[in-house]
Amino acid sequence: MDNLPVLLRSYGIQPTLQRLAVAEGVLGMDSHPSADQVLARIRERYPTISRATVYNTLNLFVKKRLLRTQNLRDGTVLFDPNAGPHHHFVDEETGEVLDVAWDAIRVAGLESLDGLEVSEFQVVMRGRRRSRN
Amino acid sequence: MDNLPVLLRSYGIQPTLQRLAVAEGVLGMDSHPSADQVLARIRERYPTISRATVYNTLNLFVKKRLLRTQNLRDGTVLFDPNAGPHHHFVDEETGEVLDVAWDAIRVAGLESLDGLEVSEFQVVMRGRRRSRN
DNA sequence: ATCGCTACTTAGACTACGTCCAAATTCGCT
DNA sequence: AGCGAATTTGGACGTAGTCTAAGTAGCGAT
Repeated sequence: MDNLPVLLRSYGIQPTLQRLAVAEGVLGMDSHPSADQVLARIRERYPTISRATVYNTLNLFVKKRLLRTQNLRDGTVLFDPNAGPHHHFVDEETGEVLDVAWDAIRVAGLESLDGLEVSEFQVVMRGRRRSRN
Repeated sequence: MDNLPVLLRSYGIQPTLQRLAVAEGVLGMDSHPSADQVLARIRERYPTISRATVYNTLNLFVKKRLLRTQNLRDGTVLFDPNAGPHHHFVDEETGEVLDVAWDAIRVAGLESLDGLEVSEFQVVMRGRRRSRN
């Protein structure tokens, strides 16, 4: 987290000032921002960065597998800084997205699907956050 | 399938000419069309129907639970005529969406999630269609 | 150091998807 | 027929995202 240039290089990404700003922004955000949320966050610190650059950079990060995209909100893509496999819970009231640990859920039966070769999967849940008591 | 007006009424939807056209279009389509795909389909038969009407009607159908929406494609909502619970498989090459029978997959562990009350869930898979042999 | 090539960034135009609005039409009811 | 409510409509609008063409910066070789 502290040495971003090294992190980027380890993913095959040439570190530039703008890319470091995007990395700093997206990795430090609470879980699952949209591109424009990332843009807004970054412009607090770097008000001159262009929208195209942020979009380009986020897409680059996805191609290089530093981020993943998730379709968990109507009509917009969310970026997921959590690279490893995990599931997702969507709060029905707020739309907020939470990670669910991979090992918390067991899924069986994927091998025996007729003509389908599954390369990845996740469980997508919707519901409400229970009030703690 | 043959008596659409009755079907719509049973979902609390006042049948109009336009709504019947939309129902006919969306229910007869191969699985998971986007709104604009539905619009294009319907205009083959009813070239004068307005885009706003198709969008309004699809949203009405969702509110009345005749259809569901699915976030399975980047940046656009897909409509799912299959009302019952099922899982989804997305072809990584084409983006095509296939239903997977609910009973084909077993999921365990949802009850014991810390602060989360799951009201619905599905497994979303990505991969390739295996060539039949 | 400077030349030249490639990579990166940028503003703004453009497209796609979806909603909103105000006017026109149709529907259901008396 | 006549009235109020529901529905439909075209077009304006908003938002998410891509594309383009030009400018800028980085880097290696001389």
